[in-house]
Amino acid sequence: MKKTSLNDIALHLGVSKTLVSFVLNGKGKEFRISEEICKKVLAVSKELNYQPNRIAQGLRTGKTNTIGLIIADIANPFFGILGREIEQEAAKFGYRVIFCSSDENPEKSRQQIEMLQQSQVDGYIISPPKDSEDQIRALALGNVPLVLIDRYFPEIECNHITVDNFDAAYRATNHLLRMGRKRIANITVNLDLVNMHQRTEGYKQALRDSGIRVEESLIKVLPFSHENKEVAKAVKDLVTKNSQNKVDAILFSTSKLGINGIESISALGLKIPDDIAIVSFDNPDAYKICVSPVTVVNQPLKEIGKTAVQILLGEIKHPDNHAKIQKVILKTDLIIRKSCGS
Amino acid sequence: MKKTSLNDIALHLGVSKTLVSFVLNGKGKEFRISEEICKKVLAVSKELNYQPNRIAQGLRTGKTNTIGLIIADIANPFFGILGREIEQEAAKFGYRVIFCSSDENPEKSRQQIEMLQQSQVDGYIISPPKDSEDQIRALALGNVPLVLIDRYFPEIECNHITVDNFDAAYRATNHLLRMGRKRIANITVNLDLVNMHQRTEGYKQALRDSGIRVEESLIKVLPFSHENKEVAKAVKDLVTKNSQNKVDAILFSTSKLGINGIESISALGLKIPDDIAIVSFDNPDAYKICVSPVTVVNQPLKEIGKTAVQILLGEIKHPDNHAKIQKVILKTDLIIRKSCGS
DNA sequence: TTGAATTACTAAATCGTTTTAGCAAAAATA
DNA sequence: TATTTTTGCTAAAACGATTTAGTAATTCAA
Repeated sequence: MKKTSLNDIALHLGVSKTLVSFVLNGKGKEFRISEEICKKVLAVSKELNYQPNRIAQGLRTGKTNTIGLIIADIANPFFGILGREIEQEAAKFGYRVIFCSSDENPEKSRQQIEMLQQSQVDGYIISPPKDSEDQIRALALGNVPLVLIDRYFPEIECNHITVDNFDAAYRATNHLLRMGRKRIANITVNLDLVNMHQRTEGYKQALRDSGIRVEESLIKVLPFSHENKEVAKAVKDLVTKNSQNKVDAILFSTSKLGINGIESISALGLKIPDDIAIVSFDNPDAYKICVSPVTVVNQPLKEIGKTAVQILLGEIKHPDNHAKIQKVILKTDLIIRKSCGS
Repeated sequence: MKKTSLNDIALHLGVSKTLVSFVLNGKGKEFRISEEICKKVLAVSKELNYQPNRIAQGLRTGKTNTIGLIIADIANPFFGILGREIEQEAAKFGYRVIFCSSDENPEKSRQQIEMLQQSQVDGYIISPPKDSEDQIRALALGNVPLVLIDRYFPEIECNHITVDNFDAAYRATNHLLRMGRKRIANITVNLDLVNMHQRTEGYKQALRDSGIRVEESLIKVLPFSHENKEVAKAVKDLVTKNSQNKVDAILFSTSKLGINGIESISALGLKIPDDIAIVSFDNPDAYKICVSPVTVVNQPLKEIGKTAVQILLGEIKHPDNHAKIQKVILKTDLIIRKSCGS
């Protein structure tokens, strides 16, 4: 029950495996293999159910037709949708994807990059965790194509696809202001990542442009591995009546924060949008069916994934493009629902 | 800038690559390589940043340390969480995972299985779509380990991990009955899959055991690729006042159905649980923050994933176990929230 | 009719490992 | 001292493909 190899077909027909290889790679014409033999090879290869050994091919050609993907957590629908799109677009061109969840942990991502290197992947799509600059720099200097998604490191010259986070947060905050909110908080994570940083900067700028002073105490920065409790604590500080930080609106920088936040707000017996208005980044199902459906900054996840694969494959196929770095910044859209009042 | 190979290290030290291979595989003792040389090899391998070429290893040893995963859709949090667990457990033992989303499409899954075969994966974890019996049977007869998850085909002898869907649906339905509901509907998909079939059977049995006649018109079976509209239509038929199918509770067999269902119910201006009670399979975030948090059948996703990997790796390491088929059926738990009244 | 060109193929090297078989020198034994 | 055993290592085959360089047989041109 061993798998059939090129050689098996060759022996079966009394020809060389060179010939078989030529024919099966569609190079029969090019190498002047007779029609007759071509047909026989094809027939026998079908008869013996020949499946090329991609590992052997990979060793010989140096191309594995595999790309390595590192994201924070495939269980998070944000990355799930992104991963799905990447898998799908890659499959279109005959590429497989090895998925890795880094949990925003640079040590894990280091190990994963090493593993992917050893696996001889043809390219990387990475959403790099904080403190992984060195790994990314090293990769970017190598000669294997690399595309960063969702975030990047400003000081590293490297392809990346992101959204205009500043603009998105600016518009989201502005929306809250237009809806009459005066005191707006921002709950966020990990300010060391550019994307999060830009969100908070956009929020601040919107306030300033409306002549509102930015109060640092209204910006709650939670550790990445935040528990429900921590969000609850932050929310509590921002919404309780006699807190001096009492606000009338919150901008959540991620949906994980937002979902936990809504839970906390409900638990405190407060109503959205009457007691507090909210806007959140990302657009999970949860926001469509909760008490008041949430106004969100929707990211073009499919486009991010698709573009990342296209740029990556472009570079894989034309390594000479390697010098041309592509920095793509996509637009988000603000989906207005009921969580900011009307 | 070429990668360093075993041979590079060998040349660098003036020894054979055989020796280098022995040392780096920790077989220095076994093959009586002198301490001194061992140290040098290790040092040079570190100095040249040697990374083993897993492709070459794979070709030589026939083991790629890679497992192939086929699920319906990685963007669906149900499979996202499952996939995450599988990735994590596999990584613990040095295995990589190639992810494939089949969209419940047997033609896609066929292609994906073929791709994974060519990639020489060491084992498969598959959530097989309907009409993929032949593919699965063929795989099961081969000598590459295989574990099915979430569903299986009763007529195919093969490892599988599922939950007790019959029991889960039975208990969920019973809960609705205990909460005083008299007329209970079931909205489901794809009855051809055992898991879905068992859910509906559990639902029916619970009704019968309570002396309630099963009405086929209250069981709505939607196509897999159901749109929001179709769910809306089913819901509408079940909840509108003068419909002869008017019910006071619905059991949703998947969370995708449930989420769409809740949206439809809200759109009709009805209140959960006052106008209609609901229970759903699966436990997405959405159910925690919606108008009335939803009572759910929670599946032990982490355990399913972990067990699947353990059984698979067990078989990979001890191919003699191949004959011993493992059928694991895990328990679900019913998480009671507010959607059934109190 | 000879030399060149074309046709239809094949041998062998190669990719980077692992692993079997074996070899020379030193040490131990008789 | 001669033989055996042990020590410390290496050569070479193998995995399954691709690809370069070539070759024998035929056809063509002059």
